Amino acid sequence: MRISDLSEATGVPVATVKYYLRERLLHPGEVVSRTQARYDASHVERLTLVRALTEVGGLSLATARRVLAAIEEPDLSPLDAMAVAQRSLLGEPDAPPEDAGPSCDAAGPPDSRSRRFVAGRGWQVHPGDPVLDQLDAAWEACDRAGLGLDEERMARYADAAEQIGRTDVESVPRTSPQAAVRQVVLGTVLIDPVLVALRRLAQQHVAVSTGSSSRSGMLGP
Amino acid sequence: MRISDLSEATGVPVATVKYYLRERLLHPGEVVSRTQARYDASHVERLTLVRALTEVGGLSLATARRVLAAIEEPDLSPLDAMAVAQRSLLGEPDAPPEDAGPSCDAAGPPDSRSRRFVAGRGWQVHPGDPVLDQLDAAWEACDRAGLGLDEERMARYADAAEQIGRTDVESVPRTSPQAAVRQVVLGTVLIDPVLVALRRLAQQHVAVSTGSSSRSGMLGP
DNA sequence: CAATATTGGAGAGTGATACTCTCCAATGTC
DNA sequence: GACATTGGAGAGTATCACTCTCCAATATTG
Repeated sequence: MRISDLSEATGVPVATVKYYLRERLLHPGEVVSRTQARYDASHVERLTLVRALTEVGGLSLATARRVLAAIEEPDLSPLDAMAVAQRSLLGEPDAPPEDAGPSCDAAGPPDSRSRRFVAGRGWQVHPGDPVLDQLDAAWEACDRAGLGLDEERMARYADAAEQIGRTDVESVPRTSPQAAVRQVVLGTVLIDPVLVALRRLAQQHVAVSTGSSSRSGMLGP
Repeated sequence: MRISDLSEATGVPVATVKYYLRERLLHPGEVVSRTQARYDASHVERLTLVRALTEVGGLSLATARRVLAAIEEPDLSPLDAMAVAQRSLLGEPDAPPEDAGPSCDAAGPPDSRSRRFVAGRGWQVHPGDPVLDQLDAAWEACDRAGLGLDEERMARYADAAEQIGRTDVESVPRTSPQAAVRQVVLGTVLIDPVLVALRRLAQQHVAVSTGSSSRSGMLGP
């Protein structure tokens, strides 16, 4: 398989494939001569994955590279892989510039609303986990925006999240560790957009079926 | 309140405030003289909101502008506002370049897996809604990536999403239409990161408490 | 009232990201 | 043997979100 075939098989322009090769998002093909390298199914798969992570998952190329590296790491338990994936994802959405929070003195606040909330639910998570900081930031942003996101509503969301988390974990294949890691990492990234879409649709359904609309129906598409 | 006070009150640099004014993300202050304009609480609020939408919600400035416009639209029912918000959000995450799908012939596929799935659940959503296309794209990406996202797993996610959607809709204030629209639109954008974080934490909790780890514990933070 | 600071406005510059284009000689293909 | 393709590298492009520089016209302060 030549580079043009690879391009055709995936729908990614040749120039972009070359760029990905340069940026080490795609492993080099087997060099046949100075002007030819052979690509195979592994390249097609990888390329598809890169596009899925960036286009659907919304990751930057740098983040996608980290996530792919986590998948290919050979000696990693699924739990560790999940940690790596979650950490990789946090590298990019925002560089929290410690703006208005009066509690951000030390590098890691030992106690915060999120930590208390999570502990109160009996969830066992690492107290130093950056996801907790992310939750703090998001929760505070909701407060500042005037959304009434109180503990009760949070608890309902957490119930739903727990259900989702259970489904996530249950669907991890127990065949090979490799497959498990793959599922965990990709599931973390690629299922998010699915859940976001489902939430939007559920909102519509609930709003329509309970007659919350004050006057008109949906706007035409 | 001068521009420097506004800057100080929000933590946003003066140059950036000027930029937002130029880009119409912030309404102009009351002009007092040729070199002075007065800003008030509404500017502080708006600026805070812009930062929340972009930093926490991950929106581009263009999308944030559309979302804010939806909030300020006076004659809009909450349902319509939700539609506007959802539509605004779709403008940017990906410009679906109709790559590998063999089913993308007409502009809007009249029937798709997502549409069938949603219909099968009895959810009432507009069949032309772009969120359905988003769901199709995300679902297909999961398939291509080899995640076994079958209908059963989807059904569980949909159950959780319905719970979330119910909570969303229930928490819409019934006081003024303005407040309702605000809650709906901001809730759509700002609660997403909260849910993502909760999902990550729930995954960890479930994984730890069911002992899915094969060897080691969590990596240190 | 004079020295100094700040403002609005506009334009240009910056750095990051993700490509896309151009060239080239070496090779492959018909 | 003519023509197309390839790998490799560099440079160019477009978008985004700022950030910087300038300026003369005010404001503020001593």
